[in-house]
Amino acid sequence: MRSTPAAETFPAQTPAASQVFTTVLSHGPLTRLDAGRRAGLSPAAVTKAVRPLLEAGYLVEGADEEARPALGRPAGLVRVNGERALFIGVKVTGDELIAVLTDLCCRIRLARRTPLPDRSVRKVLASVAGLVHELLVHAAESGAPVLGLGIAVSGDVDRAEGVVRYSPFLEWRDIPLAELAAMAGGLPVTVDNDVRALTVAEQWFGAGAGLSDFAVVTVGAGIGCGLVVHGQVVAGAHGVAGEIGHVVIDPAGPSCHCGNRGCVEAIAGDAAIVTRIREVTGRHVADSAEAVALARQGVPGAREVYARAGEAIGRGIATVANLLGPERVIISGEGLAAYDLFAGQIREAFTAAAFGSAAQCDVQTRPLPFEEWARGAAAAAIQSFITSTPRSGQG
Amino acid sequence: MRSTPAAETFPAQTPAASQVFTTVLSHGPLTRLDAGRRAGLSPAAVTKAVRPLLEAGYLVEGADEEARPALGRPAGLVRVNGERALFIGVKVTGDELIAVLTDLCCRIRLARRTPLPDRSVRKVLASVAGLVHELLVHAAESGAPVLGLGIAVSGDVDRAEGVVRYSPFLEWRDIPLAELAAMAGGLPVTVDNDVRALTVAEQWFGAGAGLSDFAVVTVGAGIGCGLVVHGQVVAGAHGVAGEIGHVVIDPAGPSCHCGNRGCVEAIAGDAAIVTRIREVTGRHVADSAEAVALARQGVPGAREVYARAGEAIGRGIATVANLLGPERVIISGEGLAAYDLFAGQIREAFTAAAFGSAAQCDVQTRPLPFEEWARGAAAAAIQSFITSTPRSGQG
DNA sequence: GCCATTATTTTCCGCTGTCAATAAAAGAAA
DNA sequence: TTTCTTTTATTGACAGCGGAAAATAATGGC
Repeated sequence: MRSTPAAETFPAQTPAASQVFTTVLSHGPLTRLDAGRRAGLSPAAVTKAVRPLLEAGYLVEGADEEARPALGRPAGLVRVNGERALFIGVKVTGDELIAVLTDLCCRIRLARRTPLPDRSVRKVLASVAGLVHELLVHAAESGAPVLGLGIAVSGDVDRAEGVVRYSPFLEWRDIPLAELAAMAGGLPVTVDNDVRALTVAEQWFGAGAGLSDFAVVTVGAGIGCGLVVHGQVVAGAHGVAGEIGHVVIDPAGPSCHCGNRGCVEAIAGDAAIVTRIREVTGRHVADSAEAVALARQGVPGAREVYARAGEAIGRGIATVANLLGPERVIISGEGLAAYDLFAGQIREAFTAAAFGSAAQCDVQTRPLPFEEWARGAAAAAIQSFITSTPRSGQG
Repeated sequence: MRSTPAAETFPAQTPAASQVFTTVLSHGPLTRLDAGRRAGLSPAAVTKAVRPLLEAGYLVEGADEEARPALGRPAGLVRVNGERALFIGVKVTGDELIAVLTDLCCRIRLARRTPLPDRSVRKVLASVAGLVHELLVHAAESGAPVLGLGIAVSGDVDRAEGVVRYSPFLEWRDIPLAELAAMAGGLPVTVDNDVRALTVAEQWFGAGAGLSDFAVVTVGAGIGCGLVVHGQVVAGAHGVAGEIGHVVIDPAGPSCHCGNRGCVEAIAGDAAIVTRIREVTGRHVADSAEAVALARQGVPGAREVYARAGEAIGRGIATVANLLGPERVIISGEGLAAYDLFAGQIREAFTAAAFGSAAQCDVQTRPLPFEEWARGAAAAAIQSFITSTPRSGQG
C-alpha cells in the first residue's frame, strides 16, 4: 500500500519544540532567551527544545559578533540551518507548471517552468513528476535531502485530505492529488489552494511573520485573498474563503463569469482590464502587457480603466478591513507589474471606504516574481513537514 | 486600592476542566463519555475535571429517565446547575439602559429598562448602579450569589483592558469603564462591544454552540456583525471588526453618515428605511413601526423600500460568506420584526451573490427580544467568570 | 445467580514545562 | 591576575496534567 519510503520526520515531539522552531524560523537568529519570550516559554524549555534540533542539524548556533552589549555573557544565537533540508513546490496553472526547489528557510534554489498542454490529471501528474525529477537531480548534487513536495492548485482544495474538490481552471473534481503524486514521486505530498499556500509563505517567511491577523491580496488574472485570523489561515467551512474577487463592488458594473455584476474581478481582473481597454480605446489589445503599455503611454481612456480597477481593489480591501480588522494587508500578484497605474486609487479607495480605525491597517505591496506561487507550495510543504506528528504519517 | 471584595472564583484550574465545563454548558446534559468525546478528552480526564465542579455546585448529576438503552450500565448525566450563580448584564444605548439578571446558563430571571436622559459617564454609571442594585436585591431573595456584571456598549471597546476606546453614540473616549463600574458596584466587571457580546451569547448559549466558524448579523438601527473564526470571537487588530454596516453595496446608493455612499446601513438601517419610505410615499412616517405598518398595508413603494433593504442585507451577508466561509449565519436584531418584508430578498440576494459552495452556508434567523442585548452582556460576564485565571485577578 | 454490556472510576505512569540553583562567559574593578 | 558584576544558558528536582488499562458499578437478559 505504502509505496513511499519511510521519510525522515521532524524531531519536534513536543508542542514547545514546534513552537520554538517556528519562532526561530520566522524571526531569524534569536538568543534562547528571546526565543522563549516570543514563544511564551521559559528559557529552560527552550534549551531542552533546542538540543535535539541542534543534534539533528535543523538548527545551528552562531554567535553574533557585532551589536553585543558590553556587559554580561554574550548571547549565543540560534538559527535555522537552511541547508539541512530541501523542498519542492509546484504551482499548477491552467497552461503551465512552475516548480521551485527551496531550502528549509524557503529560499529559492532553482526555478523551472514548463507548459502544460493537457489538463488531464494523468498528464499533469506526469509533467509534475518530470519537473520534480529534474529538481531532485539538482538537489542530489547539493547533498541535502528533499523532504517534501507541495502542490498548489486554484479552487476548492482540502489540504488535510490532500484532495482537490473542485478546480474550475483545471476542470478537476474530487481528485486525491496528494495520494496520486506521492505514489509517483516517492515524497510526502501536501496539496493546498494556491492563495492559501502563498499566505502560508507570507505568514512564516514574509511580511506576515509574527502577525496574528493579516490578509494577502493577489492581483492578476483573478483577484484572490488569503486570510490569517487568530494566527491560523482561514479555510472556510465549505472550502471557500477569501473570495474577495467575487465581492460585488458595483451592482451596475460589468458582468462576471460567476453570474453577478460588478465583482472586483470583473473590474480589476486581467481579462476585464484588457477587454475594457479594448472597448474604450478601440485598439487591438492582446494581453495585459500591451494594456499596461498603452496606459503608460497615456492613451486616452486606458489610464482610467486602471484607475477604476484600482478603486475596485481598494474597495475590496476596505471590505476585508471593515469585516476583520487585520493588522496588515499585503498586496501582491502578477498584476502588481501595473502597480504604478493604480496604486494611488487603491490607497485612496481603501482610505475612503475603511470605517473608523480600520483605516489604521497597514497596506503594503510586495512584488511577486513568477516563482512566488510555487514558493507558496513549498512553504506549505515545509509547514506540513514541521508540524507533522511523528506518528506513522501517511504520504 | 482594591475596593471590590475578593470575589468567588471558578474552580477550574486545568484547561481540561474549563473545556469540559463549557462543553456541558453549551451542549446541555451530557454523559461523561459524551463530554469527553466532544471535548477531545479521555473519560478519565472528564471524571477528574467534573469532581471539583460537582463539589462546588457548578455541575449537578441527574440520570436520564427515558431514552435509556436497554443494555449496560445507565449513563449518569451531568449538567450545569444554573441556580448556582447569577450574573447581571447591562446594555447601554444612547437613550436607555436595559439590564437583565440571568443564571449561570444565561437564562433571564428578570429584565429592567430605564431611560437615560444624560450620556455623561457619571450619570450613566449612577443609572447602572441603580439598576444593578435593584437586580441585586431581587437576586438576594433567591439566595444565589451574583458573580459578575457585564456591560455592553456599542463602538470600539477593549474588553481585555475594560476600556471604552470610542463610542460615537455615547460620545465617550477612553473611558476605563470596567474599573469605574467595579468601584461603584463591588462586582467583577466585564465590558465588551455590544455585537461581540451578543455573539458570545450565541456561541455559548445559542445557535452558534459547537460551531467554530459562524457570523451573527444584527439588523436594526445599525447593521452589525459579530464573527467567530477558529472558535474565537474576532476583535480586530484596531478594535474594529464585523463592520458589515459600512460595507459598500452600491456606490450610487444613498449617502451614509460614515461619509460613503451605499453602505448596507445607509440602505437597510432603520433610519434609512424610514427616510426613504417618507420620500417614496410622501406620507409622514414617524418611526420604523409606522414604516412596517405602511409596507404591510401594501402602500405603493413602501414594500419596495424593504425589498431593497433585504437585498442590501443579503449582499452584505454574501460578502461575509465569500470572505470567511462560515458554517452558519444567524440574523437577528430589532429590525427582524419586519422580517416577513425582506426575508425573501435577503435569501435571494445571498444566494445570488454567494460564490460557489459559500452558498451552502446555513442562514438562520432568530427573534431578538429587547433584553437580548443585555443578555449578551451577561454572557460576556459569564465567560469572563469561567475563563478567569484563578490567580489574583483584578475586578 | 451468572453473564454480557456499557459507564465510570481508580490506579499508575509518562511526559512536559517550570523553578531555583548553578555554570559559563565575558568586561570591569581591584 | 584575581575577583566582581552582569547577563545567558543549563541542569536537575518537581509538580501536575492527562492518558491507558484495569477495576468497579449498574443494569437487563438468561
